[in-house]
Formats: sequence, C-alpha cells, structure tokens
Amino acid sequence: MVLTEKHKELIERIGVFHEHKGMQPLVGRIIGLLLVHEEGEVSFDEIVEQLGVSKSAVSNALTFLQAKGRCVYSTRPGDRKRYFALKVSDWREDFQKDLENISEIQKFIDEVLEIRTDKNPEFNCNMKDFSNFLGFFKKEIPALFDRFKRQQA
Amino acid sequence: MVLTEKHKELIERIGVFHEHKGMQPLVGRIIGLLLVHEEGEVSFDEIVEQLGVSKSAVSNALTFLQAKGRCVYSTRPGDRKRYFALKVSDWREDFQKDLENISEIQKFIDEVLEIRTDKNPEFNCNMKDFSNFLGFFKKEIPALFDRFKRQQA
DNA sequence: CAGTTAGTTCTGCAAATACAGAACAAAGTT
DNA sequence: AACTTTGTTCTGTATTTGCAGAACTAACTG
Repeated sequence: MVLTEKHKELIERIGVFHEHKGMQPLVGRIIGLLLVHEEGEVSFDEIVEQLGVSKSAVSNALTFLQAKGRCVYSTRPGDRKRYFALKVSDWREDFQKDLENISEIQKFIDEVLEIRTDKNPEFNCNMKDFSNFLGFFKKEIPALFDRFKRQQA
Repeated sequence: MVLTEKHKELIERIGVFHEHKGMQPLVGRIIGLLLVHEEGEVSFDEIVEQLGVSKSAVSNALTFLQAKGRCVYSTRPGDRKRYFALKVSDWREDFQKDLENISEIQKFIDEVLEIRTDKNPEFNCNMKDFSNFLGFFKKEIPALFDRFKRQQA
C-alpha cells in the first residue's frame, strides 16, 4: 500500500497522541499505521519500510504492543511472514480498562484519608466526596455500556 | 509536621502512580506530600526538606503544577513564605477533563474512517462502533455527575 | 549443506530527562 | 548599607530513553 501525505501526517498525529499517553514514539506510529492501513494487517517489513526505522526497533515495539494485548499477528499458509493487526474488536475492554485505570486514584485517596488527621476538615471532606464519586463512577460503568447497547438497537 | 514511615511510603507510591501518568518523579512526590500533609498547605522549604531535594527542582515542579492548575499557593500576613496546596476542590473539573481526554481518541478514529478504503469492512465497522460509543459516552458525562449529586442528597 | 528469509537479541550511542548546585533577584531586617 | 530570607534561573551532569546496526537464531530453499 502506498501512503499519501494525508496518511503520513495522520500517523504522526496519532503517534504524538500516544506519546502523551506515555508510550514510546515508535509504538504510537505503529498504532497509527495499523489504523490507517487499508488491509488492517501489515507485515513486519512493511512496517520497517513505511516508517523508515530499524528492524530491532520494530521488533521491540511489536513485542510491547502484543504484551499489552493491543496487537496480534496472523500467518498465511506458505508464507513465513507475520501480519500484524490491532485488536480493534476489543475496544470495549480496552476502554473499560482505561476508565478503571484513571479511577485507580481512589485507592490512594482512601489510604490518604485513613492516615490524615482532622486538622483540615474541608480538605478531608473534598477528598471524601471525590472518593465517593469514584466509587459511584466505577459502579456505573457497566450500566453505561448497557445503555449504549440498548440505544443502538 | 513529622512524617511517619507510613506517610513516606504512601508518598512514594503516589509518586510512581503519577510517574506512570507521564509526570516527572518529583512532581508526583509533591502531589503525594500535599495530599498526606495534615495542614494541606506546605511551605516551599518544607517541601525541600521533607523530600530531600534541591530548591531548583522544587521550584520547577511547583511552576509546572501551577501551570497545570493542580496547585495554588497562599500567603500569610507578615510572612513572606508561600504555602502550597492542591486544588482538591476542583476534582469534578479535573476528572471531567481526564474523561474528555481519553475520549479524544474519537477525533482520530473519525479521521481514520474518512480516509480508509472499504477493503476491510469488519475493521471499519468495529471502529465505527467505537466512535459511536465515544460520542455517546461524552454526551453521558454530565448526566453521570447529575445522578451522583442526586444520589448523594 | 550453503544460502536465503524473517525476525530477535545484543551492543553502543545520541539525545532527552531530571535533578544538583551556584549564581542571581527581590524584598525585608538590622 | 550589609545581611538574611525566599525563592528563581542558569549551567552542568548522571541517568534514562529510543533507536541503529551488527551479530545471531530458526526455519525454509535449492
């Protein structure tokens, strides 16, 4: 597949978006490439060529993406190449994991509340509210997915 | 204030949690200290002493936290010191910003869908579903806060 | 079994990060 | 006016990161 300027520019933007999420640059670019590539499946050396990086860097990045469960490869009879693809079908679990991750702060808030004195009741009260909300939020997540499903049908 | 081992250990854990979110180590430790400190307000040089780091590092970290709107300082009459505190009261807006941030991926998904061919309909379909969900999710956020408020009362 | 293909692991390095320490600034104190 | 306090800014550096390139492995091919 030949990438247009538009493709390349979008891959870069998706790359920096993922960099901001803490991923290393190349990992973000690979996610971008796998997203815009028309087949959705891209061979190891097409990744190397399209992104103009070394095999070692691609190997490490793909190992990382597979470990994170964001990426898989398939093979084809009579072809030793691996074709890598994003697990776009898993967006529900992925998104849910993201949500649970950001509400992980509740764990710390609660620990903090346990060891705080009552020298600053307003501070404590705000933190307690936040913790309550996070608990509420986590409980509401499944219902949110349900409502989406119903609204779609 | 004298920090116990428990305090120090919790500050470290809160620190690495924030490091994983992309912040620099000291910034995370300062958030931890401001959370566990009984007064909630901590002077510049108490931060320096409690965390055992240089003034320059603390100065830069606090500038960053203030720029991000996560931290403010107040002063006291007849006292030139600045007392720094987290904006715990802003947790609603902060959390909302976090949610909007993670759903920012929709922007990219939609751009990707626009330039994709229909060579892989299943892939496109999954992405379209995800985009629809993200749209739905963003719309639901205010209602979520409302329900929490009502449930509290 | 020599050569090719497809990818991994190891070694090294250039650039970025995160901080220390010194110099500096601004304001108050004696 | 010299000195102290409360930070900020500048300069240097140890560490970490992110990748390249070479050496390597495993499997297939002629």
